[in-house]
Amino acid sequence: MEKRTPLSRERVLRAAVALADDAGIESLSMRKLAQDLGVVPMALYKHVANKDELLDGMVDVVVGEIDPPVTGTDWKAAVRQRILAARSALQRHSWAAQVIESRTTPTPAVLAYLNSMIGLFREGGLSLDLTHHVMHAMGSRILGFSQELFAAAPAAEPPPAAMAAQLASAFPYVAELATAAAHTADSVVGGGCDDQFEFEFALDLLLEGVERRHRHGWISAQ
Amino acid sequence: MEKRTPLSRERVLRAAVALADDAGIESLSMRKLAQDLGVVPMALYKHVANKDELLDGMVDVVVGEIDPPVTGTDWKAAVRQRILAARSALQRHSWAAQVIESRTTPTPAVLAYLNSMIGLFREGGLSLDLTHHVMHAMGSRILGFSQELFAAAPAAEPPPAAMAAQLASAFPYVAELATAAAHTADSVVGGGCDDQFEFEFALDLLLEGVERRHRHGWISAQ
DNA sequence: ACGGTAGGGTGTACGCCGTACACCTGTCAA
DNA sequence: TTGACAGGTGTACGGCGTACACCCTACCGT
Repeated sequence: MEKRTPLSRERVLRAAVALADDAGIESLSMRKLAQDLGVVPMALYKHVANKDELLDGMVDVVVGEIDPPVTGTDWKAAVRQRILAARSALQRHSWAAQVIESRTTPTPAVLAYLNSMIGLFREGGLSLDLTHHVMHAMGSRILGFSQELFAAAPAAEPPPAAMAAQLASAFPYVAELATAAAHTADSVVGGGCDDQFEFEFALDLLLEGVERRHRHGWISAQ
Repeated sequence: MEKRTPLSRERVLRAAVALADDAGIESLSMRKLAQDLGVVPMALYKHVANKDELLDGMVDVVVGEIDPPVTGTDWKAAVRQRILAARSALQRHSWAAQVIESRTTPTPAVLAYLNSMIGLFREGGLSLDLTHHVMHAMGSRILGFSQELFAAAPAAEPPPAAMAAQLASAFPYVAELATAAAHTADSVVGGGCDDQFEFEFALDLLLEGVERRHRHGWISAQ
């Protein structure tokens, strides 16, 4: 009987991330996690206070994977690049966006990230006022994800033809848009949109508006 | 012993909405709901298939409260107004945004809403292409809520002064922004931002960008 | 008048969850 | 040697969603 390497907060968090990565966040429970670590459930509580703190720790792991900001460019390019870096970190952990949304208080690691993001705007010369509202306007996009309406199951199979026709006549605009999107996608069947394109489209829309306001010396009417 | 009015899907949904409204979504359970209705938990399952379907139904109730679109204005004003109508419906039910985010498939009522929103853009003359990307870009803002990063507990009391100073030096930009926001708010203590202002700021940023692209005949490079 | 059927409320039970609390055991400092 | 303490264990509690068998009542065609 070999002796296991002892638990540690570090090991617990990494195991939790791994479990969520390949079994999905919905099947991450203290009991399953303990089992993965070859340990009894209550052992975890010597390293994390409770499940909420575990989730906070997992977010910190993901945020820690975000590449640092680039230097030597204008603020807009720097912000754009950092946000895309965050996005790519989040995409390595499909559960992350959902978990981040569920947290109510930022951890220090997240605060540090936000701090550096605010810094990019401020050092780019944006007013405190404008920076403030921009941070709100970007919302979760700052962390690299957009809250799509109905993220839709990954492989939402199309409804049977009969019902599809009925839906199309009830919601003609939706149908028009959906079929157009399906045609331009790589495969006609995988009625998919190009997530990356949509994300950058929205991001650029926002950054462009911010830049215009900045150039025009925008001041909130508050 | 008087006889109760019998259950119905309608009555179940309304009771669920009422319960979530004043006890919070986290304390909405099939058991509590049944208790409110003076009935045994399993009775509910004769009217809703399971808890997910219950939540879908609750979303439909909220969506049903959104005022219809105004007519006789340009698309931008119509969209703006409808979105603000959605926002005011959502605000009457503080749990709604969170629940909507958690759904994976739109209900017919939501599809109808999205359909009419797409219609506003299309009838305003926007191309199918642009409309598509715009719908993505607006994301959940179309339904009247923005996913703020860390919605923060309603009354997040400030940290003790000692720690506040430490935080401020570790995250100077966050601190600068937070104190400025606290000062301009109605009350200095309630470190609040004007949610409505932030929402409209972001909404206008987006709509303005959309209008510019529309006027310039923007076509996706896809 | 009567048996059958079906809709809707009931009771019990299962397997999951997070975690409180008492306990044990090995390590190391004094 | 002792004793404190960090860390793993076992048991148990109260919650959850919901499967399944049951029963009661109202209504139907005969």
